Amino acid sequence: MRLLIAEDDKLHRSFLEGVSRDTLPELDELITAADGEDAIAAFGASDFDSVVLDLQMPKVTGVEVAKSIWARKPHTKILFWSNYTEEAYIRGITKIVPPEAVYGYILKSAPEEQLKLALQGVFIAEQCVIDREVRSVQQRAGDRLSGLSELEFEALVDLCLGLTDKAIAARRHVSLRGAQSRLQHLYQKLGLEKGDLPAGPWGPSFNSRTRAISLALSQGILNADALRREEKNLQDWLSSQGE
Amino acid sequence: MRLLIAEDDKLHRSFLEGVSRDTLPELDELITAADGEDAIAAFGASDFDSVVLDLQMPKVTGVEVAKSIWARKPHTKILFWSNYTEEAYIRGITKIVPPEAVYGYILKSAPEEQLKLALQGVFIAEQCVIDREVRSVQQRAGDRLSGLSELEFEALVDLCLGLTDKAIAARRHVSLRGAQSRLQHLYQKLGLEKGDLPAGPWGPSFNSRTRAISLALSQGILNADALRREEKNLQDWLSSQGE
DNA sequence: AGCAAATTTGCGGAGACCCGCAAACGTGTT
DNA sequence: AACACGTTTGCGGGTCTCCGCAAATTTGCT
Repeated sequence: MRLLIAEDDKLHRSFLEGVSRDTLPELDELITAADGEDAIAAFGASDFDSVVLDLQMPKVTGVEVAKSIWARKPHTKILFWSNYTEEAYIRGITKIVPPEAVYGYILKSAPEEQLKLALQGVFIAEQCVIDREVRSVQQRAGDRLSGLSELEFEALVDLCLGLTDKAIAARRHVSLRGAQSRLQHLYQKLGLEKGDLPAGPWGPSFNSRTRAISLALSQGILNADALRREEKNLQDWLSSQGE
Repeated sequence: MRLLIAEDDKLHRSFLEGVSRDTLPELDELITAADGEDAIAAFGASDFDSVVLDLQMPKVTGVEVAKSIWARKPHTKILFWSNYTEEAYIRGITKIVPPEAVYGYILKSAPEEQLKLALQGVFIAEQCVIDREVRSVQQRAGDRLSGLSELEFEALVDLCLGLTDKAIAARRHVSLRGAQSRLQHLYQKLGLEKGDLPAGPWGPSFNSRTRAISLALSQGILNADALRREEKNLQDWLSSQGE
């Protein structure tokens, strides 16, 4: 068994390394990487069947690392080890996990015992181990009523990137009104009712467009990291339009 | 010497505790807290002259803890120990540090040696120890040209909370046009030039209002935590208006 | 005091946005 | 086929936003 660990925080990395050595008797080799780029490079340089990924890393996100890994070897077992249950990450993961892959998702705040169980569960027993909290977010995202549909999520991303209605329409290949329609549905789902706030004598308190961003951020549906990532996609699209 | 350590991450907390014991020979007592609330409670319950604070903590931010501490005992020595150099935090700190206080700011990514020096520097030698990276952000924020003025920063906060121009005007006691003017200056400072992006044939790509938020987030001027905090202030103000 | 820079304000118009109403679709279910 | 549900689209009007121009005001510094 050959294990790759990618984690930027020094302490967490060495802690994880120690626990892995104690918990996985069949361990033949263990390599660590301090950021996403290194992780991808290391994975290409050697032959791993198991990987532990922190999600929040400099340069390249854990999600992107996973995508690159699974694209090359879909049967690689991956355990995600992260601080938060950001919906953006969870969405990203469930979208890229291949059907045959074994993976797990555990929080750093979990007790050491749970980490050990997850390591053994995913890498030895080959079962999917998903933290309870993460699971609940995952379900909520999949639920049509409380969660956002994929289309609405796209709209949210574009909105947060600062695009205009027209630009959203162009990017997603719908009419102007279509884009606006998606936005309206989004507003509703986020809990942005028109008469929600008792507008004072100085008019309505909230601008729907910006308030939506605020709500999405505070609800953890998006975060600054996810935005930076999407910004890249946007730039790619923009330059492809310029041709 | 009596030291209080506030840090939510288990590993970092025990690591910091160990280093402190090794580095500070005059240490009489050491108490740890796992979140902001606990930290404030602990500080009230005993008598500390030195505090180490993580900035990103559940419930109550390190900045708020510092505010509460300095409000009671302005001569308390505080060392901030954080992951990032978020401008929002740095702004918050420089705004609340009393003239007589000794404090330091060091990053978690710094080598252990630097942490030791910072501990000794702040708590024993009573000098201000500010990490080089942090210092540069601090200066940029204070600079009138590249940084945002206090007024523009306020506007940014209101903008990110989702307020309308009218609401911003009311909240900040200026005319509607005044609020808009602040926003325009803000747009400029953030690098949002009108012809910046070669608007495609489908019109201007960016909505200034939302694009400004996007830029502020990706530049780390604001973060989700800061927003959640400001949201509280906003709610207070809103309810005070209702009366 | 005196000057320069920053900030605020009014006016006004072009454009963007929000959204109710109503009519097509598409997909999957019964 | 008939039906429900989600999504898309056009239209139209009311509102909000953006911003150039110009003048009044405040602030900071010498």
